[in-house]
Amino acid sequence: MFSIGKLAAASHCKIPTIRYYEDIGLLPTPRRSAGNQRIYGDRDLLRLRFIRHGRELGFDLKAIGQLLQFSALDHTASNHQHSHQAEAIAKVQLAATYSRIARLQSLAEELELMLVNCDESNDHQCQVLEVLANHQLCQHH
Amino acid sequence: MFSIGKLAAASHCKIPTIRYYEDIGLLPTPRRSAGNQRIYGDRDLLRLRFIRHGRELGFDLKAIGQLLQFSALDHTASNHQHSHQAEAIAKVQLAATYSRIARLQSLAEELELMLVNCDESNDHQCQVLEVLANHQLCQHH
DNA sequence: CCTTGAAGCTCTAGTTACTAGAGGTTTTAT
DNA sequence: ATAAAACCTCTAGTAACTAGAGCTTCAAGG
Repeated sequence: MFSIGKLAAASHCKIPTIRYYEDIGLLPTPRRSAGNQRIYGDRDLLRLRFIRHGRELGFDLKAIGQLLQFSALDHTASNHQHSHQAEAIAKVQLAATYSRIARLQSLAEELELMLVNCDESNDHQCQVLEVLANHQLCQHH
Repeated sequence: MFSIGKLAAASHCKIPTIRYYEDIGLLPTPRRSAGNQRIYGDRDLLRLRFIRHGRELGFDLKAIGQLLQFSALDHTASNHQHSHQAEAIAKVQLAATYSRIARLQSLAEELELMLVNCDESNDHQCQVLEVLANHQLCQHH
């Protein structure tokens, strides 16, 4: 039995975020006390931890909703087909993660180049600004 | 002399985005034709290219606004102090980029681990779901 | 010149995943 | 009983766009 504050503490998720997840249907609507306060169970905590963990791993809420449908937390028996679908979602996420890494690495190299040139050209116009102002000086594309 | 559509094509920036940048003050308010259509000059194109380039490099709009103030595009003479400030902004951005890369790499490893286990445990409960449901199985923190 | 379609206009609101605050009620601890 | 903490709903904001409605202007072709 948890109040929303207790659930928040146990799951490292903020109270308004928990309400948001309920609003968008990611968490089920909980029972209420006589004073209209939400009452959560252990299953809610497990489900919320699943969600937060998925967010930490970069899955968007839609994907997490799908994964939840495949999991035992959504009253659906997990079977072989669902396992493959969850795996597919994770693979998409992994590919997207690598793509982001590559992009960021390219950007880091560009920024490094910009800053190295800054150090070497103390007596000249700022290279950071030069490079931003002139796309030809940029090597990433 | 550019119409907004011409400016958009020349800068690879969408028309509504150009209007958005004007709304938030990142681009100056342009002259208008007798028919109330925006008329842009070469300087506007240079400025917009600067902005887009900064966005590509991951600078947020606030930082870009600051960089623009230091640049010749904002009618301010660039001087030594401004060069240092631009460099400082770029350094912050670089550090943030490396931090994001590290984070994404850690996440990628976790996803890889999840998926490897999936392949090896075809006859068992899906590891993707297992790991998401049980935080203890997760090695990143 | 006229017509039509393309391009432009402002305004409102949506996207994603939260987050903040106002103004109120309930619970808890002293 | 009282005061503070915790809870409630609702509205709106954050960042950086993006979409669409309903209108006007422009340009090209007949």
